[in-house]
Amino acid sequence: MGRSPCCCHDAGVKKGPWTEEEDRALVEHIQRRGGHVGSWRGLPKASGLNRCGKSCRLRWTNYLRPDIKRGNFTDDEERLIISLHAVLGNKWSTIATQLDGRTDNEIKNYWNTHIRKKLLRMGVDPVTHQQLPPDYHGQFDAASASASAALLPEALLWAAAAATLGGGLDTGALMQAQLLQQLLHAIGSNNDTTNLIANLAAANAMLNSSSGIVPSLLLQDQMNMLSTGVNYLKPGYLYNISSSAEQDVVQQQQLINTTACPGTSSAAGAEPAAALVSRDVSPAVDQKPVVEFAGFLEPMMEMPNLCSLESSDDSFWKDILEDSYRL
DNA sequence: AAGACATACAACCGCCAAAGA
DNA sequence: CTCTTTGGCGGTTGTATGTCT
Repeated sequence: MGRSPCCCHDAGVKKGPWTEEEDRALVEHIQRRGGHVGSWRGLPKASGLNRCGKSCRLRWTNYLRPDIKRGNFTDDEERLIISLHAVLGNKWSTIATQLDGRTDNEIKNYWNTHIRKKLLRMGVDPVTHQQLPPDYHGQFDAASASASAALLPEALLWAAAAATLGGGLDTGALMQAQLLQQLLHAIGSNNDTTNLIANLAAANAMLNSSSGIVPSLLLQDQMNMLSTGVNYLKPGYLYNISSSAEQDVVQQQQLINTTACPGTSSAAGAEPAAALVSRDVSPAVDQKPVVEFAGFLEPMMEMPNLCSLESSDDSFWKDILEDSYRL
């Protein structure tokens, strides 16, 4: 039982950076075969390369493939990566299918070297996409912390819960919040790659079209506080992640500091201001982790799989959508 | 100028699942 | 069914380059 040792372990097989000659040999070999590799394992021998077949495949797919786009990631690409990562996790290959010309390796590297650090600076856990605890002692930038909660889908749920509890239990509103949670849950737990993307698109479209799900439940000043969060699942959301938007966050933070903590130094006011935002969003209850809201909603009602959203014979989701439009 | 440290990215490693014998 | 082979994936490492002191 088991696997045969990979050829990479063979003595004499070259490792390390590829030379131009090796690149040329690999490209010419694949081009001679009309772009079809056949067996990667047999490729090194056939092409005269003293490399492991696995190494050849990686070199081709991550670097030599003609349709690879080089250069810096755009803001749009960055936003897309973050939003896809929020629902897919570290499914880099799946994420890569949504970015033309980008490889999973490139996206993974970009995440680890750029986006991950940026999220940490903003007080967002890059793994869970949830707000880090206020006493987090990592690379946490308190000045951006107040906006981080509003960046997240969970923040929408929390806002919906707060509004619901504040205005009395409303089964319709609760169901909408539950639906929102179900959407996120279904997207996150669905193992089918193709449907995952479809589900994400469906969720985006749904939230984009039905601006009433959460916003209609909130007071205007709460809406202002949550405006960035409302954008989270909309096309073109996550503007706060880009560098220009980070400035907006800082400006917003400064406004909060000056209005909520007059006479307070910016250094001393940073943390309390962050707490103030949370309190404004959830006036009915003290700060509680979002997970408690998730528990409050459960057990969830049985709902059909989101993948059926586009099927013409399934009216369930259409009805839900229409209801949500009316709210 | 030089060493230390940080950053970016290519490449490697080990595991897993699918497919075929 | 079991076993083997293979490709693919995600995590990690190695190295070149840039920046700081």
